[in-house]
Amino acid sequence: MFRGSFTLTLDDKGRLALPARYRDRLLSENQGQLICTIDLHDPCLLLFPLAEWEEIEEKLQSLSSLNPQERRLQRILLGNATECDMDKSGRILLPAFLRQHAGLNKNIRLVGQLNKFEIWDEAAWQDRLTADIELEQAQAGSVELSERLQDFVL
Amino acid sequence: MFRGSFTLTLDDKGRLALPARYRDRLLSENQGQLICTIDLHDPCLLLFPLAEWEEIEEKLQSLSSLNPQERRLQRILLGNATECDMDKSGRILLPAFLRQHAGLNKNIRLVGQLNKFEIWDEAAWQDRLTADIELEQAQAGSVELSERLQDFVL
DNA sequence: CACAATTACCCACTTATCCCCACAATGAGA
DNA sequence: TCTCATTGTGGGGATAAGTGGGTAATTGTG
Repeated sequence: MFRGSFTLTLDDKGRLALPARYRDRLLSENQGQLICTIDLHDPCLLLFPLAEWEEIEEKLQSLSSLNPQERRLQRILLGNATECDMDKSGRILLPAFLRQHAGLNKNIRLVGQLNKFEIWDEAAWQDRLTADIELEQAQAGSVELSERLQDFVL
Repeated sequence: MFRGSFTLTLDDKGRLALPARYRDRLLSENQGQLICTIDLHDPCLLLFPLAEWEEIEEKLQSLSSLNPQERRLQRILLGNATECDMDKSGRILLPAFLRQHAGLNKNIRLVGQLNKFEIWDEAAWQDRLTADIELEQAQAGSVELSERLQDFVL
C-alpha cells in the first residue's frame, strides 16, 4: 500500500520518476504497468497499479451505458485511463492531455493514497492542503458529521 | 480490452491510423476486421472488433421488429454498421457519411471503452469532458446517487 | 468496354518514445 | 570528513510510430 507524499520533478519530456522504494514491487507484481487517469473532483491525476485499476474497471463495466450519470463516470474515468509503463529507469511518461488537465508544471507532489497515488502540481497541492485544514478547523463541532464519520476514531 | 484515449489525425483521404499497440491483437484475433457504426446518444462513432460486434448483432437480432423503439435501435446501429478493415499499415478508412455524422475534422480523439472504441472529434470530446466534469462537481453531495454508485469507491 | 471514382499499397518524412549514459544531490558507513 | 552507493534529474541518439502523398489496383457506372 502507498502512503506519504513525495516532491518530484517533471522533466521537459513529461517524464516522472517514481520513488525507488516502490519500483521493485511495481515490477514484480504488475510488470511495471500502471494506469493514470483524471480525478473527478480535484485538479489532480490518479495513478493505479494495473491490478488495482482492473478492479475499478470491473465496477465500471457493470454500470449502465444508458443511465446518464453512470455513463458519465465511465466516460471520464475510462476515457482518460492511460497505460503508463515504467521504463528501465523507473520513470513513467505522462501524456500531454493529462498533464494539462491537472495543471502540472515542473514541481510535482506525488501523494500515496493506499491503493493509488494522486499526482498534484506542487503549488495546487499546497493551496488545497491549506484550504482543507482551514475548512476542517472552522467546521469543528458546528457541522453535521456523516454517519461513517460519527464513529471515526483516530 | 481497450482503455485510455489517443489523439490522432484523420488524413485527407479519411484514413485513421490505429495505435500500434493494438494492431497485432486486432490482426491475430479478428484478421484486422472492424465494424464502425454511429453512437445512439452522442456525436461520436463506435468501433468494434468484428467478434465483439457479432455479439451485439445477436442481441439486436433478438429484438422485436414490431416494437418501434427496438426497431429504431436496430435500424440505427445495423444500418450504419460499416466494415472497416485495417490496411497493411494499420489504418482504417472511415466512410464520409460516418465522419459527417460525428462531425469529425482533422484532429480526432480515439477513446477506449473496454469492448469498443469511441471516435470523437477532438474539440467535441474536450467540450463534452469539460461539461461532464462540471456536472459531476456541481452534483457532488447534492444529488441522489443511484444504488450502484453509492458503493462506488476509487 | 472505357472511364471516373474510390480504395489499397508503398515509400518518405516528421515526430515521439524509449534506452542509455552522465551528472548532481543525498545519505550511510568507515 | 572522506568515500561510496543510491536516487533523482537531464539530455543525446537509435528506433518506432504516426502522418502525408504518389501511384497502382479495384470497383462501379454509363
